Amino acid sequence: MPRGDLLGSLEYIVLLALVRLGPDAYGMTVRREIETRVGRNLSIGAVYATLDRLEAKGYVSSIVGEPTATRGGRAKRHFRIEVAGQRALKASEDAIRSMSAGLKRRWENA
Amino acid sequence: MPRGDLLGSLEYIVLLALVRLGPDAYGMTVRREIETRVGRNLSIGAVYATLDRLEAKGYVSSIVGEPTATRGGRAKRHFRIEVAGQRALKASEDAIRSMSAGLKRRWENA
DNA sequence: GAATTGTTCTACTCGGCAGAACAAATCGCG
DNA sequence: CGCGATTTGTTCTGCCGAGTAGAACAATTC
Repeated sequence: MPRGDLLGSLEYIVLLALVRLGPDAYGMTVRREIETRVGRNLSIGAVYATLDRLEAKGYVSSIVGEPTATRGGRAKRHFRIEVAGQRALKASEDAIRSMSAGLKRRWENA
Repeated sequence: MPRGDLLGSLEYIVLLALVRLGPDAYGMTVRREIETRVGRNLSIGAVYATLDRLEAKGYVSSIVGEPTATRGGRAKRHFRIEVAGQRALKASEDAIRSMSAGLKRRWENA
């Protein structure tokens, strides 16, 4: 087990997507959200793998909903960020913030 | 080769440490900087592994300097962030920013 | 049965981690 | 004043978890 335990980069992005999507968060929408926002096209397998890992850590939870009455509208597995996940998210944010604090100066002229 | 190619989480932190340390950046100082700033104790192996990977990608470069006349002051391997590395850093920053833009609201009450 | 929306499975590579081993310099004691 | 002890620094070994792509599978409506 790692010591500091920060989030992986995809884990981080996925958690943010969950916050952003709220109740509409499930595999496909998470993927779409990231692709359109970040401009990064990732495989659906990567998304679910990450989601599963986050769930195993207790950072997110999932429940399967009811099928919808639209063509192909099968039951979705909805994901929600848990308290532990929010803590992890903040921890990673803080780590980044503390490393980049007061760097603008050195940063611009290069 | 991955499509979007964002940085790993440690890669990100290490690059920031390089910017922060400037000419004083080498294995031991990078480690110390991260440990004190982020409060995460990581092994020296992890640091060098990351640094080597970043160098292989052309994101950083390294040169070995002269030994110093202090006890145990053997030659250091200095690391410097390259232009490609700065681009990668900005790209990751942007990815995070675009995902977290306008999230404060939803964020606080949970 | 065809098309559509969504999830799971398979197989692989790369990133992250710890700690020991190794290397090169100075210090200190006889 | 020489050679082992100490200090600073890097490389090596081995492992496990994260990330990736794409095919397979499932369930629903047209």
